[in-house]
Amino acid sequence: MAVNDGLSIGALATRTGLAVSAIRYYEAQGLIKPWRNGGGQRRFERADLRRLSFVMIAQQFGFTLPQIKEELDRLPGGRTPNKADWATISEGFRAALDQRITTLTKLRDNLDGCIGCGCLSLEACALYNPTDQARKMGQGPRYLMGDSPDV
Amino acid sequence: MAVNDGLSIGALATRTGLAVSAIRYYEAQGLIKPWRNGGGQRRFERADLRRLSFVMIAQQFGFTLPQIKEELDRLPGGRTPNKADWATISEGFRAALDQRITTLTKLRDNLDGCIGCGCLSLEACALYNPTDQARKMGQGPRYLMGDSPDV
DNA sequence: TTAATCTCTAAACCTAACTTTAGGTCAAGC
DNA sequence: GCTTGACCTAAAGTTAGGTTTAGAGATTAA
Repeated sequence: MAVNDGLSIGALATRTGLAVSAIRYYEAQGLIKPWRNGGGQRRFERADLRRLSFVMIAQQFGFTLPQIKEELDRLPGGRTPNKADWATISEGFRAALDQRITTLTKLRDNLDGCIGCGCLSLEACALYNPTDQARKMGQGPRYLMGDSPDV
Repeated sequence: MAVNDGLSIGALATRTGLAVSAIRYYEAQGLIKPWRNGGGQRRFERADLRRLSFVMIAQQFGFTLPQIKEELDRLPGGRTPNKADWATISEGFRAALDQRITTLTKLRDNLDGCIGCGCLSLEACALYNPTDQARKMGQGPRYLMGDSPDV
């Protein structure tokens, strides 16, 4: 086997700790683009190890696969991404993380007020409709604790 | 209609902003236990408004329905829960939130170091296997950025 | 060269948290 | 008394992020 034949899917799985099926799934989602050898088997570049690790870290941060793909698509096309490229897209994490921490902290502070009064109730309760991106959009208005219009 | 006939599922949906189907689903999961009227239709107590709002808030905090049920099951059985009862189970939120904020903050601090070096790479990278409960357990070891055993 | 591995595709299956659909019943207003 | 809208159940469908299975072909080590 020549030096630069690339990595098999199994090798990639071993190196990343991902299941082979997961790697195929990521390819189907457009996160990685292996080429095929003469026998039709996938062959990967070493840079794909980094792409996959990026995927795994981003998932821990709560990003969805489409979001992660969007980030990865910003990597340079013609060449192997270098450290500076990775550093650049990592900074996107920073902003997202900051936002989540801020949101949760606000939520906690609100909760502290609520525990004091024990109400968890709309008029007085800041837990109403917190600006949390975690819940998916498009579900319509929600009135918490049933205190609107009356209880 | 007599004064204490209870609320219909539609009324509950309007008050909470939940879909009727969601409320039925929550009943199926044991989160609420309406009684039935003569015609077999569900009738709810006003306290169920609070239960449902609790469910919605807890979900924003990232709790699963079984976890939420566990909390709700700790409410007093024989009487309508009062403010003190709600305050007690709300305190469980506080601990969970604190934990999540701590985890995310750690993650962010690690990321800050990583952005500096641009590596996102295992040996030096604290992003490896952070103690984040968000990812479900039992998926085996994962080696991030493919830097182990070599790249 | 042959057996043991690895890999291939397509399709079905999985969980959580619901929604939608189908077919039928109940309640309320005129 | 009838019509309309709310409600009922059971089962199937939905999304994300995969895993599992089945049957067939490719690679590799001895």
